[in-house]
Amino acid sequence: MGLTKTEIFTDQQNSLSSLFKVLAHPARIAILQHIIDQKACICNDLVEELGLAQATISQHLKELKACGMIQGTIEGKSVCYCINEKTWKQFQEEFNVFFNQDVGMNKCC
Amino acid sequence: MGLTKTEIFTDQQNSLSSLFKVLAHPARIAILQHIIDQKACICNDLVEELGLAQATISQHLKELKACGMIQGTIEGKSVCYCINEKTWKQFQEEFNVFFNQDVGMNKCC
DNA sequence: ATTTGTTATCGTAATATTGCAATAAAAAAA
DNA sequence: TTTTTTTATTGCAATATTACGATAACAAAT
Repeated sequence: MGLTKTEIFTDQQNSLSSLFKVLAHPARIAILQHIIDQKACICNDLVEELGLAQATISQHLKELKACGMIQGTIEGKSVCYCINEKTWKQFQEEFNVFFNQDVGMNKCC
Repeated sequence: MGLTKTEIFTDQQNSLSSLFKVLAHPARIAILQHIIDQKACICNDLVEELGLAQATISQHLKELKACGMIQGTIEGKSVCYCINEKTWKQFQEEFNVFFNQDVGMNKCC
């Protein structure tokens, strides 16, 4: 086993949990915060800033890029990464919908 | 390797990513949604509803309980689970702080 | 006291994730 | 062209997560 049974869940449940998974690692949170603070950054900045190997940072960037949370543009020999505002706000909305569900009036507890 | 280097990140980054991790599985999203819809539920309801083994459901419930997102009270031979409103709103606030960061004015892209 | 119904825990197998060294790729500089 | 700088990819090794059968634990009912 060890295989998540995605087929028994709704698309909404699968996609929402995938979004959460992208943010479920401190390095990716740190990368996002650094990009937000500096308004942009290149891979090597993060390697120095975070103290993880270049290959590791590159992998995390790839995941963040894959879900659309960041985007990169080639600038000479380096790649400038920044937040994709549109996707960011879209995700924010999805999380809000989830958290704004009415959780009051429990039958127990 | 395969060991996340939590020591190189801030407490805030580690705790935020842990929160996201709890929600990073479709079964746990489905469990929360069912509890919210029904205002409460017992483990066996979820076993039937979701089609996962009882041991699996019990494990997911344990994780949701460990982070404080749900709470359970013993009712006869079963346990009634419900949302912990206080923790729920606390988490909502943490996510909001994260997402409400100003992501505009990129230097590239 | 025994059975029944419900949940938790243990052990284990399978899959996923993380981290990094090595190396490839690609563009600017020399 | 060769070197330098920067990023991406590949190929492991280690750890974490997921799922579930078996079984324990516990309370209510018989």
